Amino acid sequence: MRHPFKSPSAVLTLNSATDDDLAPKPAREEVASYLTKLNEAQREAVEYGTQASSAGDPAGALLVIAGAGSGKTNTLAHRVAHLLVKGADPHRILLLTFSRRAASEMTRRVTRIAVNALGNRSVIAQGLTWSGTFHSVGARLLRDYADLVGLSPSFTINDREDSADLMNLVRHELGLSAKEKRFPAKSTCFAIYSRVVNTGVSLATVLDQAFPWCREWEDDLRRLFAAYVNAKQQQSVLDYDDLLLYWSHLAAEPSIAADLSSRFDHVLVDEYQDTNKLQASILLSMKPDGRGLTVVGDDAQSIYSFRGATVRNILDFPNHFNPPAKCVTLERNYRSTQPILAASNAVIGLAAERYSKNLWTDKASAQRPRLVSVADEADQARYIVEQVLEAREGGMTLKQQAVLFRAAHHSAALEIELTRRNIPFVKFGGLKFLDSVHVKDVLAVLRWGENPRDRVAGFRVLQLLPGVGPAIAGRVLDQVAERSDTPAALAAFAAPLRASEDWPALVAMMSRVCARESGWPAEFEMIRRWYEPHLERNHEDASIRHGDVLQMESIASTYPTRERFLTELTLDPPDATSDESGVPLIDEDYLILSTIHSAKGQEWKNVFVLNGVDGCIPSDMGTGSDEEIDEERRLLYVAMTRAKEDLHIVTPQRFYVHNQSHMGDRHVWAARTRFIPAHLMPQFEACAWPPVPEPSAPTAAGLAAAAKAKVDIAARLKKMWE
DNA sequence: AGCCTTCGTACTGGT
DNA sequence: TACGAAGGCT
Repeated sequence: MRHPFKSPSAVLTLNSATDDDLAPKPAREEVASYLTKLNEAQREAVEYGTQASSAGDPAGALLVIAGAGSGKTNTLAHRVAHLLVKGADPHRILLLTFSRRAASEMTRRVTRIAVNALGNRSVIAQGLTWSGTFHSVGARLLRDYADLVGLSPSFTINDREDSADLMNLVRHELGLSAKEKRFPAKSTCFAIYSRVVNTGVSLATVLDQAFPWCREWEDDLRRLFAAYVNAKQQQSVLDYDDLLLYWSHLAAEPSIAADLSSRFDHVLVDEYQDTNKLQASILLSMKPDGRGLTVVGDDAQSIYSFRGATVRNILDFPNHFNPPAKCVTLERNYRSTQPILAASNAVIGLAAERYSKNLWTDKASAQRPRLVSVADEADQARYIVEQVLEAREGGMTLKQQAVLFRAAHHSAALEIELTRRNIPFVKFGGLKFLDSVHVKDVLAVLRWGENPRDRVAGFRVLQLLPGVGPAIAGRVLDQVAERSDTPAALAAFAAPLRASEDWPALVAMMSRVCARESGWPAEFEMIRRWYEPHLERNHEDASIRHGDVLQMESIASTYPTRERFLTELTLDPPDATSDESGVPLIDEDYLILSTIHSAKGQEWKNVFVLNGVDGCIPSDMGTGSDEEIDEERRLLYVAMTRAKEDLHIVTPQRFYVHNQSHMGDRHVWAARTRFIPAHLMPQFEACAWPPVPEPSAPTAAGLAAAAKAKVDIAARLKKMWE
């Protein structure tokens, strides 16, 4: 199914083709060169609605069901580029992707394709200005419309921790902390609140379905949430959910909705299977008739229901419109070999819900995915190290290999082994840079300067001083709230004796921050110098933490303003963690470690899946209902379909569990994941590692194995000095 | 009132 | 394990 490669003249043909409304679809020979590499279905998705009508009159909604490895991003990038070629205005295209990383990848590809086609960089020189996550786009739109809805345009955004802290403050104020029976933890309260907002389901139902142990607190929780919303409004802070919630209310308000939706001719959404009801409602209010709306996704890869995502969004999408949305399905996989794909299809085939497609590929291979049985997690780590090094010796870089796991802590043993063997790695997912206290401290100073009403930020900053605890901090904040001039209020406060020495420096620093005296990013350095002595005093490992603050300072210098830095860092924090070993330089080779969730959209030649056992995949947290189990199954499917050439699913027979709710620490004997039952075994090559030695007297094979072992040791001794 | 120690409990995934 | 709440000492 190869298309002839086209000469540059085809581009000219394309430009005049728009006049030819009545002409049949251009014959293959006349197709623009950038379209010839696409297969039939991809091209249909790219060209849909761009032939007949003019640019200002977009066609009805389009749904692209794109299987794993079917060229989804490429197709979406081509569609955007094609719209530009057809005359669409890049500033009037809204491109919603899952992460900012995906957004910049998309922008890069669109630019390349469009420049190729148009041969003229200037048209898209300023690029796609409206491209990002729902949350980041929501934040930008809200700053534009803030005045109209009584919101301060300098609102700050709380991340999950900040939101939980605020929930905690409110909880204390309501006296909910002093109950005989313990009230749910702050993070649990926030999780409940967030789920109600994102799913649009009643509190009672959410409690029944997801938090049954909090059922008895329903009335108190409702009071708490009301007070929490009130506190946010008084302080001009928004949490993640508010970015969507305010946006959806803006879009539902007729006087604003018209203006809002007329800003964009085309709205394109990637990873639509991972959007929630609130996000779907935003899209429907922005484009009620579906014209100009394109969504792309894969129902078999829906893995974010814990965040309120619902696979119904993608399944029900076509029938929201009249006539129903056009559907295009991409079933050809360009990523994996046939045996990997066959095994993945078999795994997903056991799901209760039928999926709308079956992937195929013509990449043949004799190597089935390996299902490797090892004794325990230590052997699992050794097996992976051995295999990774072997592949590298065969010419595969570390970066072309990845280790995937269900939960961030599953890689602990492996990380130790990698460090011991001096193999550089970068880990994605799990604990973020922003979760460390010192980073949050510095950010709190910036946030408090940006928005003096932000109590969580002020609370945190004040308690950095020795001698200041919650009570004094609260009193200071009350005084600050009464005055419009924060530095004056701070200066006027009679500081307690123990804090008197540090008080003037705080006042001076905050005055400069509030007055924007230093300018950006010089302000960051000024704050860092103020913070350094407190860091020294409060932390044993101050020097490591100091390194993080310096790293943050260099990140800060790449943002034009304090507000942009704060907003974008909150909405899209750097995802790799730095530990004591330090982050490898960008041009170095390193192995990828990633949670399966963070591996979305990625691919590697060689993929290892850790802990392919029940209790890990599926996680024993996620076995409550059939829907949860199916989501865990899709998770394994996502992990498997990341592999291009080799796939290893490792199953330790025994592993260590930390503090399960009732039984404490213990070793457990694990069974192979239920998602690969016996009748799927023919899809895999089952093996044990290390290979079992011959038990009886030397045989020819045994001697051969022994000879091989000798060679192995020699090789390992040499390897010590590499 | 702050600060330190001890004790109990929760625990996945990420914008 | 690791974080938060509660209690006792300064």
